[in-house]
Amino acid sequence: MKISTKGRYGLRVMIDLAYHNNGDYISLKDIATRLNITVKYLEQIVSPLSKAGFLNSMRGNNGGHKLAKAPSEYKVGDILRVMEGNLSPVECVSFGDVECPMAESCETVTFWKGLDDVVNKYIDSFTLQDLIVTPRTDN
Amino acid sequence: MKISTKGRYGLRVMIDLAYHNNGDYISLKDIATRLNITVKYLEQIVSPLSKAGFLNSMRGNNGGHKLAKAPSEYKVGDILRVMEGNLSPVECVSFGDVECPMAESCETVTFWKGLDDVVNKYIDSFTLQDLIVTPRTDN
DNA sequence: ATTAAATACTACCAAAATACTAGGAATTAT
DNA sequence: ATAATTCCTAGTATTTTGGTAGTATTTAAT
Repeated sequence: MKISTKGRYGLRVMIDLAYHNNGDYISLKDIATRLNITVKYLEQIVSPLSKAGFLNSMRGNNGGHKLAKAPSEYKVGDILRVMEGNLSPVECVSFGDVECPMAESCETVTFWKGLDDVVNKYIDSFTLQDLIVTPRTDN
Repeated sequence: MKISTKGRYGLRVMIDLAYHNNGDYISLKDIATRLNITVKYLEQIVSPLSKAGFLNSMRGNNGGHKLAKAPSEYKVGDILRVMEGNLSPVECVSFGDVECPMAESCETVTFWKGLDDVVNKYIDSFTLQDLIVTPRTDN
């Protein structure tokens, strides 16, 4: 039941971009310095966020990334699902996948489905904006 | 955010024992047949449950395992926590561990803590009894 | 006592997932 | 041109997961 480092960093990157959300493109180099990870690793974290349309990205000199929408428009759940793939606690709960052949006689599937629901409901109840209103000491 | 097979099987074993909760000791051999896994692997699943005091176990001929309490006395959360170790979505949330050095300035820790809370609240809202009231086709 | 049936313990192992590292191509402003 | 940047793909070391296996120990039945 762990969130991977990709999920955690993905969220932190989005938070960082929300903090520095003036119209400019923010380079991975800057983010990397602030979050203390390498640019190369950051590239991999940013890639799915960019492909999901969450970021506007610009190559070349003075290029970088910026949020495609206002921080309040991003549900944290959307970000985590992009980074983690599927958050369902067990495979048989995943939507769109084939249903577990034992589902009929399986006592636990309803339970797991409910867990999936509370998790998604919780993470969807926060927006990026909610995470940056807290007073901070640095950055 | 996945529950491991150990967690899933652990829960299924407990459900199986709840179904066959006549005073007798149930052998792993029987459970293994019903759940379609090997006795050897079952041993490893049962071990932490037994050590946690959830089962009364008996060695030797006619030995086996049985629930130590009534099914309604087991919170599903207790079982999952024994099997999965710690269910907190990120390390810095774990109780008893050292706190993350960035906790002060970290916007996400409150969010993760909240996620941990809703997960634990949900899984603690079910007892083993709740999972076996569903009508079943087999066993 | 012997034996058969069971759990208990410990070690090992292979495959998959995770967390990175690395190289180079493409793009863009200056 | 050049420097700075993203984009794309591949590789790799480590950790975690999902088991297998061997042996010792315990117990009931004969």
